[in-house]
Amino acid sequence: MHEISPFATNFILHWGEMGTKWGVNRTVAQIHALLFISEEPLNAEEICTRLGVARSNVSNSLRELQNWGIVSVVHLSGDRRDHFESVKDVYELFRIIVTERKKREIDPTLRNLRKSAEEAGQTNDSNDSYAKGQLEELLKFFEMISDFYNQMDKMPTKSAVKMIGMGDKIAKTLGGFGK
Amino acid sequence: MHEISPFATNFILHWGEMGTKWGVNRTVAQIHALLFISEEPLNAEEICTRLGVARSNVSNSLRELQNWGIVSVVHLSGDRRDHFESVKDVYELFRIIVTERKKREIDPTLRNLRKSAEEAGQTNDSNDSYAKGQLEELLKFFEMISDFYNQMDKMPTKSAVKMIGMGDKIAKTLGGFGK
DNA sequence: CTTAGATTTCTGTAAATACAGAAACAGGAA
DNA sequence: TTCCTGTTTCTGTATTTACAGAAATCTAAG
Repeated sequence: MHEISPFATNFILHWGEMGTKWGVNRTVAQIHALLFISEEPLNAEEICTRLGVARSNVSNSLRELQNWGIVSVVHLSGDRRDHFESVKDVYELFRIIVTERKKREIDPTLRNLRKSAEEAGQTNDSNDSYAKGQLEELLKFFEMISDFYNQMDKMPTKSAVKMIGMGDKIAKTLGGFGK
Repeated sequence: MHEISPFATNFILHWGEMGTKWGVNRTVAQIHALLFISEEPLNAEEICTRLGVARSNVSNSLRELQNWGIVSVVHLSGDRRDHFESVKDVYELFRIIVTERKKREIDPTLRNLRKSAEEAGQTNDSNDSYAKGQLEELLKFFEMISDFYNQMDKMPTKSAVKMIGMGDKIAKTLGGFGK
């Protein structure tokens, strides 16, 4: 096992900072960064010493990463300890994260808006009509986004990448029709 | 001015909760929700009483919403007070939020990865090669995402919507080529 | 069954964030 | 100028979140 080189340290610290903006805590993001750039799986103790955080913190953070589905346990022959490794393919990683974020950040609102829409359908208080209209628009939008995510998820990675990479071409084609 | 109906209250509270998951604080999200479903612009005092939060909190939250670019000040004739209104079109709202989030959540990492890539290019320590490769992959990916966002931003809203709505069709077309 | 290694859960503290209320600061009208 | 109305900034407190270290639990080997 070798020391962490400066550029790796820089990356780990930066990823940790950004993690907080992405809704995961610093340690969780740092551990993920470390595993992502590490060729071999690491055990918890190694992660502790390399990042200088408490054992318990590492344990909890690893669990969270496993819940996200981007880190998994592996066992090395002749070693009782759990070792951890990250999903290494960037696209796969992205796909998992997007799906998970949809689950946490979109789906609850979708459910809530659907419920609201139902309830709003019952009463017919005219001075709420504007609010109702807005919520309907929002609901339609969230349905659309949700469908889009689901499509992306079904696509083979390569296609999804192609689609994203071809954003400009598609835009041009569609642009002809758009207002 | 009328009372807030139950479904509106429900929406405002829910939006506030979700806000925390989206990286904005509860009050900020609640105010935005209120303005979004309100037909007329509201002044700060009204927002206070409707949401039951402190005046200062409203003031700061409104500033944040203005920084995001999704709320703006308007003046009503014969009233000295500032009134606030939200962007009302859902798609426009989405576009602004996405652009802003890119600025905060993607661009810093893009810059950092570029810098790292440069520095990593200098040294040629062979036992870092794996880490370097991973960072290169990550950089390529972030560049791609960034380009995609930029394309979306240049597209007229209708085209962007169409593209998202047509996710499945495009997927099918591309699917033929994908692995 | 016991022991050593490994992991998780518990408990208290520190740090960050959100927030209310008060004070300070406009800027128009008289 | 001096009020008055409206807005922002400041200050302290409460809440939440992150985290270390200790205790408890688990597991496999002997």
